[in-house]
Amino acid sequence: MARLVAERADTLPVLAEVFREHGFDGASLSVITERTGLGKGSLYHFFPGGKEEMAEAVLGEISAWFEAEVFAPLDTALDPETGIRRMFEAVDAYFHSGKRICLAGAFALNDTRDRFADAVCAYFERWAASIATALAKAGATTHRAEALAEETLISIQGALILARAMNDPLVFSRTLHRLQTDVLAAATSATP
Amino acid sequence: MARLVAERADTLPVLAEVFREHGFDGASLSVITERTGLGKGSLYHFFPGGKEEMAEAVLGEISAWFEAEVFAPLDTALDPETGIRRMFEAVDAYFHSGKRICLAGAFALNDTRDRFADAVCAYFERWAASIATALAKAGATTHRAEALAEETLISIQGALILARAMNDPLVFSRTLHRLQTDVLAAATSATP
DNA sequence: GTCTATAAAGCGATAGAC
DNA sequence: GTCTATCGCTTTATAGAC
Repeated sequence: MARLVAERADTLPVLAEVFREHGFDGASLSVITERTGLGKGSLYHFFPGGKEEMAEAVLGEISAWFEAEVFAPLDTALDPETGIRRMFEAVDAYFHSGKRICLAGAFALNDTRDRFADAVCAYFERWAASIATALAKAGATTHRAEALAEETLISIQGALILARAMNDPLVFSRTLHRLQTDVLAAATSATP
Repeated sequence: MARLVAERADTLPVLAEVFREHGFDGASLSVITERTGLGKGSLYHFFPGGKEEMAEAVLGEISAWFEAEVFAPLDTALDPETGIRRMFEAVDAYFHSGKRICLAGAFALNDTRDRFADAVCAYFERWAASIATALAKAGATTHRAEALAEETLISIQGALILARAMNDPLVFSRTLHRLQTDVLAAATSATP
């Protein structure tokens, strides 16, 4: 059987999933060694700072993914509508249509936030700013663009919670659909 | 100095806060003994099932509070508008205007949910049903009432996440304000 | 790089004195 | 009821062989 983990970067998706499932405190090194297939020796070789450095690296990886797949397209798409459609597609795929949670959101809810406050805050601020940029480009007022961007992120995060709480991923799917309709309506109706 | 904790029921608000701050896994017995001022002997006397029973009791206490202060008024208020206004007042007070999180929502996000799935699911289902009941009583269609109830809970949960992530409780306050306007509009415009 | 062995501390839980 | 002492286990982290 082929090796699953060959280098540090290969561990990050696995670590991300472990932190998602168990939270920062619940993600013990024994779970991490089991899931990555790496011994503690290798883990501490890759992440001398231990669990905290692992989570930091995971958050960085997530930010980089969203930057490339969501934020940059929103900022640079020739027409905002394309960027917005692409965002909702990427978000649906990323959160596995409601079966996967947002790590930054989960970390935010308890004292784990304090360890990673900068990364968590930057993630949401960047996301909100890129949605607002696209809406403003479509002709919305700054105030309206920022408000709708915030409402969109709130609904995405809330839908992820409710989908898991009620064990019904459809809560997420229909929320995303509604949001896309609303945001696109704001983007097109505001077009000069 | 007066004793803070005299009986089992007195520990529940303290335990709730500890679980909110640290999550279930992060809430160690040493933190719990420190915050309640009770030794392990007393804690295990009150909660023979240990931490799991403590969290179960806390979730029960929270459900009872919402039942009395939010759900029942929504169900029984003579006019739905009164119940809805009362809900938003109670919710704003309960979550300390965005400085406090929802324990059921936080538990839902990782594998802690599996331990308390029934309580977490029942909490949100009951809440959604009572909002939908009030809206239906005001003349909204069942479909519209249920959709708006779900959207309201989603936005409340999402706003709690974003408020903490961006360290800005105003995110929660303005979301609650917007939701109240929307829900009241739906309740009054639908009135026969 | 990767492993095993081990250290030192903390964990949840129990026992028993008072 | 409440405490302290203690059990057995797990935790994070390190050391050192390979």
